[in-house]
Amino acid sequence: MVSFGSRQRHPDGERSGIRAPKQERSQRSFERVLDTALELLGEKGYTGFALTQVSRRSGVSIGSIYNRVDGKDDLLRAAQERFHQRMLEEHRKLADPERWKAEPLSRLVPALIADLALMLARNGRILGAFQQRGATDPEIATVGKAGYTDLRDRFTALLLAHPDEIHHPDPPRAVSSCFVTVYAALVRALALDTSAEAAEGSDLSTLVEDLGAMCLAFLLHGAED
Amino acid sequence: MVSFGSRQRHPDGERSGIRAPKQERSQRSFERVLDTALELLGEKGYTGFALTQVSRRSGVSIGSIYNRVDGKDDLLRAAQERFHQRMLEEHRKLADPERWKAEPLSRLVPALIADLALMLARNGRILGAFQQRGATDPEIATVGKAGYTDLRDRFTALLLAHPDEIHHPDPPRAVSSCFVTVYAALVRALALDTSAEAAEGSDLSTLVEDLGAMCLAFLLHGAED
Amino acid sequence: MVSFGSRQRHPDGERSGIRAPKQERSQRSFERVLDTALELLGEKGYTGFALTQVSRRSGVSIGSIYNRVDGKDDLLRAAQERFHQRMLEEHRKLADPERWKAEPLSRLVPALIADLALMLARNGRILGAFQQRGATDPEIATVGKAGYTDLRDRFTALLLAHPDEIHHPDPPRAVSSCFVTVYAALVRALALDTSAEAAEGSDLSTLVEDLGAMCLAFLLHGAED
Amino acid sequence: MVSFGSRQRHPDGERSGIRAPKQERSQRSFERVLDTALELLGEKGYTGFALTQVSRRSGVSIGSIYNRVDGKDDLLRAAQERFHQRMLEEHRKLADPERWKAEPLSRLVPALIADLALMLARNGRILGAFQQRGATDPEIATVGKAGYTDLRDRFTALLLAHPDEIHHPDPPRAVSSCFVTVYAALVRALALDTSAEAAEGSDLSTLVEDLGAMCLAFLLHGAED
DNA sequence: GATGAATGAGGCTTCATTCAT
DNA sequence: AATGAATGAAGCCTCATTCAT
Repeated sequence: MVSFGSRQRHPDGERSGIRAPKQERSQRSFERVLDTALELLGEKGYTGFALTQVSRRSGVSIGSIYNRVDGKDDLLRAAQERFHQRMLEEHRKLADPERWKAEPLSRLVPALIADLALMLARNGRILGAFQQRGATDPEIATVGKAGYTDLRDRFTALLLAHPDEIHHPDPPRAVSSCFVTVYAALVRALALDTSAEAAEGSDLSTLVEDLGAMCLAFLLHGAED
Repeated sequence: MVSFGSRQRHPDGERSGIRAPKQERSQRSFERVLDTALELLGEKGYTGFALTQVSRRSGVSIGSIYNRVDGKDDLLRAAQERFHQRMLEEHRKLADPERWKAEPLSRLVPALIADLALMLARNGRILGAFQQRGATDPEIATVGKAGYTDLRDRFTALLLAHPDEIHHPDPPRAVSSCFVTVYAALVRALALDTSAEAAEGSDLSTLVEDLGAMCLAFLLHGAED
Repeated sequence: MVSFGSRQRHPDGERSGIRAPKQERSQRSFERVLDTALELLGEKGYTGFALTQVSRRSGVSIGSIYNRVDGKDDLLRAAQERFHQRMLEEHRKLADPERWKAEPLSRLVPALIADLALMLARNGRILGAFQQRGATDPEIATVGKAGYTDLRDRFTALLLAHPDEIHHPDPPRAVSSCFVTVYAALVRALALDTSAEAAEGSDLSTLVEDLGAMCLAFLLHGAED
Repeated sequence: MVSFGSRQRHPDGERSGIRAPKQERSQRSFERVLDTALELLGEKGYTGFALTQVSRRSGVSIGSIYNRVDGKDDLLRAAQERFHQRMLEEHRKLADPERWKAEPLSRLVPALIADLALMLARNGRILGAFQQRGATDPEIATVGKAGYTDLRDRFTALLLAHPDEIHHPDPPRAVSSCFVTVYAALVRALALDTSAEAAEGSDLSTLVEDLGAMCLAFLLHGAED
């Protein structure tokens, strides 16, 4: 398990990011805090995320939260770490080589994209909140990027397992560009879906389909003209 | 050209959107306010956008701002309108048919995408801020969507002017999906660029190139497998 | 006609209460201001009475208002004077001796009270606003009292015109107490009528009836026992 | 005795009326807040009642006030409840049956009115402030009415304990009208007393005397003629 | 350690008043 | 004179953070 300690900036103890939770009970109540924080982020986004709410909803006093964490920003970072662990697990399941190994690219790609869309639909709000915060807080940005990179690497690995089907001259790069594009398109579509902007006929399923086709066309036919 | 007046919903008085600035000096100072607002949105996103900041930085008193606008939300909408007009102009220049008419798809697509990237690099932060706000304020969302739609329509029109080069069975849909995807990928890449997350070798120019190739592959070879 | 000049505290001109309106047109527009002020007081009471509203609704600029008047308080005083004149007229009509001379006390008293109730129903909100303000502004209080006194004197004169029916040992005092009491009871009942508190069966007409009976009993049977 | 807790509408948390002050010190400082609020209401009426003033004068920070109360209106309601309890106590003392049982109507009525005048002199300003606010805030109106009703019921009960002395055909109604009238007349006279308007010889004691006589005449001689 | 009351900076808004045009 | 834009004091409210218990 990845330890929280990785966030501590002053290993000597004084003013480190998170104080180690010494007792069982306190350990659990702090986890409740982190879960509540993620819940709130998912419901209201970064704006509207307030410590008082976290305290009230988690049933843990503000003082106790401050005993574990250096303030709002730091709580956010701690919550992100918890979230990050969960996402790594999601990535593992999503991109499990066992699960996909039998599929040819033409089936793998669309199916993978569809699954990715589902996963993003589940976690998009929270990801969005962290990304928003990442614009200001570099630590958040770093962890966010690490999650993104992890997913990208798993995704590309799956595709690169079919080298003979890929006619693009630079498979790693092509596969990476596919991921970047698909991910961005899905995140945006899902975000708009949530907001009022949606409506229209900007069907998510149409997009998912076309993303698959686009990637396949790119991989199978390369960048020839 | 759409005038500011279009936002006034109750021209009879009492609580209209923007009050018309009758005097020239005032006209200019309110423009300074709007520009400052856009500046702040570009720098700090919607969070961190505060009337007090706008007032301080623009040198216009809070009271004066309230003489023109009904509050924070309304100021945002007014700023968005100004921005929207600018964007329409940018769109016109970017997708001017004259400029592109001689080009075959294979040169049009990459070049257009590159130009789009430049334009988004200039305006992405502000667009992001409005999009974030649009999640809550439907008026913002509507105008935001109008800008997006305008750009999409111009982009797709340019591509659809080459029907014989497009082998995809449903050209309008294909072309639209290309736009959706390219736009999302660029916005995301630029947003991350700005944030600390960037660095790495996640070359923007590589992405631009691949987006072009991907779209071409999709349009030229259709969705065959 | 009572002139506005009576309010001027510095007869030399400088900073007098109201500046004389020299021109026809300006005269009329200032009257519009005063009427608007009274309208607003009637609608929203003293709280919620704002110069900006008066300006907007009357169509006279804030600057022009300030040319005639020293500020909000002073505008209120000017409006009160206009209102005061109107009330004097109302009093004259209400307590016109011609109108009531044929009536015996037993019919005069109830009918007069009923008419008084009607008049207060028409003007109560504005009277209330001035009374509220009078708690702070002595000039307002003085004029308010003058109006009250005028009405009282007319009311009592009517009753005292029937000396032989009044058995109370001190008719002027008795008649005055009747007025004080009736006026207070009506004002209060009407005010509560307006507010949410009303409801119940605290019938206004019952009260009017009983006030009449009470006064009659008091006047006819004196303070014997 | 009715406890403060009766105002809490959502005991489950989120946005209840008053948050229970768990610690003793805090309990006391919140009481200081409420007393200061009543003080200010008594001095300046509802207009001029400002949270900033309450905070400054009570020495309790704005934030602390907000820890107990949901805002200005809610503070007012809390203060009213405190005041209401005090008034109920006053009513009990004023209209204690033990105290008055030996008196015939002819002594009871004037003495009761005189005592009522004293009580209103102590509390009139505050009552007036709440009544003003009650025009807008129904909760304030309800509690205000409850206090009024309590007093009326005690007052009328005392008088109705002398049925054989009352010759009015409808004793309950007559007695109620007496109360309504006396209360209104006293409140008004006291309010004017406070304001600058007073002066003159509008003797309060004269009024008190005549109110007594008036009621007696009404009750003893009924609405004959 | 845990608690939650207390604090106050900072944001939004209203409105009386001033003053350049 | 008339206009109405500009100003800023003053009020309300939120929420991160501190600290006595």
